[in-house]
Amino acid sequence: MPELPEVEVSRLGLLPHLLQEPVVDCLARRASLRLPMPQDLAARLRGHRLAAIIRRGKYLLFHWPTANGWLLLHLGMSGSLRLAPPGTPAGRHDHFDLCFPRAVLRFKDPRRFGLALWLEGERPETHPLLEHLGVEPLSEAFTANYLAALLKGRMMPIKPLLMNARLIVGVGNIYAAESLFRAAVSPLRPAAGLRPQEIRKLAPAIRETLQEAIEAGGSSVRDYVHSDGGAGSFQLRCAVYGRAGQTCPRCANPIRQIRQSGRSSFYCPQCQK
DNA sequence: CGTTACCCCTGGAGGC
DNA sequence: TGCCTCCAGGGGTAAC
Repeated sequence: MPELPEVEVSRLGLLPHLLQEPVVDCLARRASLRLPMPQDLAARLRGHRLAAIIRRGKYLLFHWPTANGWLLLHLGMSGSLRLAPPGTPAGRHDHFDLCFPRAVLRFKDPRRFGLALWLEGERPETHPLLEHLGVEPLSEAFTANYLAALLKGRMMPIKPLLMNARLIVGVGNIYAAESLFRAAVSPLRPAAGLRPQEIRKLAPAIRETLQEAIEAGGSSVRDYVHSDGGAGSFQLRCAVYGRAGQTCPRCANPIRQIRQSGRSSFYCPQCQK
């Protein structure tokens, strides 16, 4: 569910409410999600003020320098964060609460593919889950030349390659499809076969697709909820994702759905070569 | 090393 | 209404 834009929108939504607020309590309602959840965070964090929330790929990192560590969250396929008034009863899939004086940060994740981990120390980027992550597509480092270097020698189709977090972070199934449509490149093309001109088009297409989704407040197909509890924005309409059989917004021919690396891909065979 | 298959889990949609 | 099958935004690991 959440790709980079949704995670970033959650982060931006939480910041003004939680920054510099002291932790009042912390509650893990189950032993583990994808990995065991920290059960001792209340004792560790109580009274400490949240100093920062940063994003790396689809991960969120909450920093408490005075407690010498970071809380690492990943929303998996179905995770969401919201702020609720203190005392709000928890639902069936509300697995984790971080309580502040005026709000409870609540982590809901029906499928439980997400995770919450405590990372001790000052260098979370050295954690095994983070140390092999690829380039941030919204950073200045992500240029057409950099993308060209990533594609070099790789026979894998371009679409699953874009979703490989060891190469580029944050691009999931929706935004890989939408970026390729914007760049007019077929998801089936072997990565190494893209021409320089196409790579020069694809790199900004990825950046713009993600940036516009962030500005639209994150897209939502099914159950995304804004971090402030409001309904997820549907402002960003997909051109191809989830639109099998419907008309291409550019040429009006039908959108085709195929399967790549176990995931659905959507594209316009007319516009994307 | 590159690439694929499978697994974790719940819930919604659609067929019968 | 119920029961069944399939599908879903992620990503780690094992296997080829």
